[in-house]
Amino acid sequence: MLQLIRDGTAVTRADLARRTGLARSTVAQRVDALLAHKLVYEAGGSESTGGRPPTVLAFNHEAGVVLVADLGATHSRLAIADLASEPLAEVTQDLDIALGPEAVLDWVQDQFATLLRKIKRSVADVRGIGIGVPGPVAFGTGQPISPPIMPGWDGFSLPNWFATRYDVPVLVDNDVNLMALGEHWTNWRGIEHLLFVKVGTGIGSGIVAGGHIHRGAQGAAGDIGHIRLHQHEDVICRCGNIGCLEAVAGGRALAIRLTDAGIEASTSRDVADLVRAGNPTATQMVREAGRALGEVLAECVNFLNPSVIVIGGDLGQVHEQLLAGIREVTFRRSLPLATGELQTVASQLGDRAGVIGGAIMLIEHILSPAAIDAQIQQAGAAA
Amino acid sequence: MLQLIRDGTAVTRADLARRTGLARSTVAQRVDALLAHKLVYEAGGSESTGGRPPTVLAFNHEAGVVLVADLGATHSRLAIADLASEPLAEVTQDLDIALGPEAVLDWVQDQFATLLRKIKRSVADVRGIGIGVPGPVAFGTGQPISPPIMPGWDGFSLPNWFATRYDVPVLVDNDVNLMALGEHWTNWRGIEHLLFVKVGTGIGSGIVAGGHIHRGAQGAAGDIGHIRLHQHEDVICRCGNIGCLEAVAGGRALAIRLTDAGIEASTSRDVADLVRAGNPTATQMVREAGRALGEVLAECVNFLNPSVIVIGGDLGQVHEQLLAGIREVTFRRSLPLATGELQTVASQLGDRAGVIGGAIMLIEHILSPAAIDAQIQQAGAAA
DNA sequence: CCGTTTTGGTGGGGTGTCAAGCAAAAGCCT
DNA sequence: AGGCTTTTGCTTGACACCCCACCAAAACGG
Repeated sequence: MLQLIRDGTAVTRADLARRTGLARSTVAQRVDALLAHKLVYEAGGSESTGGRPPTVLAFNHEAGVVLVADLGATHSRLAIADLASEPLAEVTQDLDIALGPEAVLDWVQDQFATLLRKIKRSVADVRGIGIGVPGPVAFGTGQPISPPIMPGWDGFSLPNWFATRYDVPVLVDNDVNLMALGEHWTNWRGIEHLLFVKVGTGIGSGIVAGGHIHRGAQGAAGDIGHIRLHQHEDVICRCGNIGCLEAVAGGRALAIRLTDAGIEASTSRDVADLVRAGNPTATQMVREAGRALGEVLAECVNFLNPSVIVIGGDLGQVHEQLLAGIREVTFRRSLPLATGELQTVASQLGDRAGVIGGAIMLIEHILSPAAIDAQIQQAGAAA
Repeated sequence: MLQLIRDGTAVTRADLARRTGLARSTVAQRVDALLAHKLVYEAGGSESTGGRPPTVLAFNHEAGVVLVADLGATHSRLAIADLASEPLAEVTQDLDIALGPEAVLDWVQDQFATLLRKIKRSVADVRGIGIGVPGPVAFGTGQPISPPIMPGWDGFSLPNWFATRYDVPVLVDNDVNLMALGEHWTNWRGIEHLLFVKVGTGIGSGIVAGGHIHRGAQGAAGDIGHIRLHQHEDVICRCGNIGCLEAVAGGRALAIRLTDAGIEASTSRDVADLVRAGNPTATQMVREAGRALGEVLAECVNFLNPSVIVIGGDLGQVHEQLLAGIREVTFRRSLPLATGELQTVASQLGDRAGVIGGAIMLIEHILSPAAIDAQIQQAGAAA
């Protein structure tokens, strides 16, 4: 209940009373409960303003840790984060998700244990597990649904798999949704509507509408990679259609075209590296990809009317070129009203957006007012 | 609080206790408060199931009325509805919204008074006013924002205008949003994500995401009329761009093309009439418009992943032809996952969707738990 | 006609919140 | 330095709300 106040911007007991409108005595009682649960601690007094100096309360971000895995198509990143979503330990590795759930999750579980030892925390400190996967997910049950690039994962229940190893909540979501959540929570908290676009090997987007992730009916929302572009009827996409955005502006497509032009590149990161190194062909190509992306985003802006567009993913890291192309086309093709207040920016979390978003998803779940109430109830009943 | 239970599916005091999990005594107390406020009434007993027969409670939809105006570009519809959003009296008239707010609202106010007399209700029975306008609206303040087809309305505060005449809440929204709300609440209550598409003179859409209307940052969400189509580079839209959906598949565009072909038609309703009369050229044209619309909707489906698409507006009334074209293209261009459970249907409320949606918007506002609490508090304080 | 069942209504007990008052810890003034 | 003021933290009694238990009423069934 008072949890959010403590997370964010306040404060001391008296401040809490003023902000919430509750009586000071009530606040004191609630704070005591949180102190007893070690969710907050007293961080010493601060300077007085003429009277008794207040006791500053601080959220105890060391009260537990969350395990997060951002599983990509060919590359994965694991992290342990504290309750402030600050990564305490990380590991990344090339890993083909097509190996199937058992093989991948065995490795994940192994690495989690290693990371826990590294930061000298025990399994008892783990408060939850968050997994991001590169495909649609039924969020309620934590099962991937018909993911095109994850053979063997369809309908596999990740919470069930982890249930035998940890007794904590397990949340699974699409990786782009997690990135969107991470950026939104970290840098755009007050913004209601945000669109996060990941430009990596493929292209996908995560939608924040009304302050919450919009997942759609089948968890397939945000799939903009296969929207058809104009004047690209010659490009055939792996989905079978022609002129798809992903087949024109995706990292894989760019790498192939660079290779055709005699420049070695096989992944989206290679393309990004070439741009960073100043390769003119790659730079030109990324800028052109930005224009293609801009055409699609213009439609999304008209449709969704967000306040902010955040560009991330491997190619989002080379933001100058991509953003220039996007802004150029978006402003030309969208309605003035929708673009008037629109900001188009690069991801600030970079390649850690996924794991940070995963941590946030879990922390928000664990520290929701309802969950806190349940914890306190439970402890009270036990005593 | 128990309000929704009464609105929807329950019932009797004992049922309420079972459904809410509250004690029977608590339920009785709350019901008494609602009875005192005449928001519910006892509708006599029903048959017993072996014991004392229960007293059936019913929502008193005659406890007040709401005034609703669905202002179109050239045509307006006013209605008075009871608290079940059932229209009690209606009037429609051709009215150019470009006459400006004072002229239009004077007429609206005049008609409201006439309708009230007609159903023998007084101003004291009015619980709220809902207005739908054909353009973006800042919902919080009830002001149209830069509406392209409403000269003189930009920033005009409708709540302020009505405040001198009625002392009730005044809510203003985009007309398509109201239609979407009406269809959602009436026929698709349990559905979380719905897309309503109005095909009339122009083309617009209303988004229901997570059960609520998504208005976007500037109230401009759902504007799909100016998304660019493929292979229509020859068409110039009034917005200045080329190949806009509205310029290809909108009612005005079809009317112009029919006229060019020697068939008299000036409005979208003329086109719909021709189709209903079996005119082959018009039928063919509407079906082709459906295909164009399908191209755009395929992208929207991929992006938003709704469960239902509802087609309304003047041309939505001739649904067979339009739907056939839409379904044909949507299923071809969207991802299988997103279309697997997707239903595409015609509006069931027809041209009354706007006023019914407006009534629902108001009723939901007036009968929200918070509002009910406030009413009871207020009455308690007065006594 | 009496027990059973289901419902509606009433009173006692418990929990949580509010309001008021008191103690503590500073700053400020003389 | 000492008293006053201010601000904060904490305790106590009162009130409101909700639950539990009991009782009355109204039907059905044997």
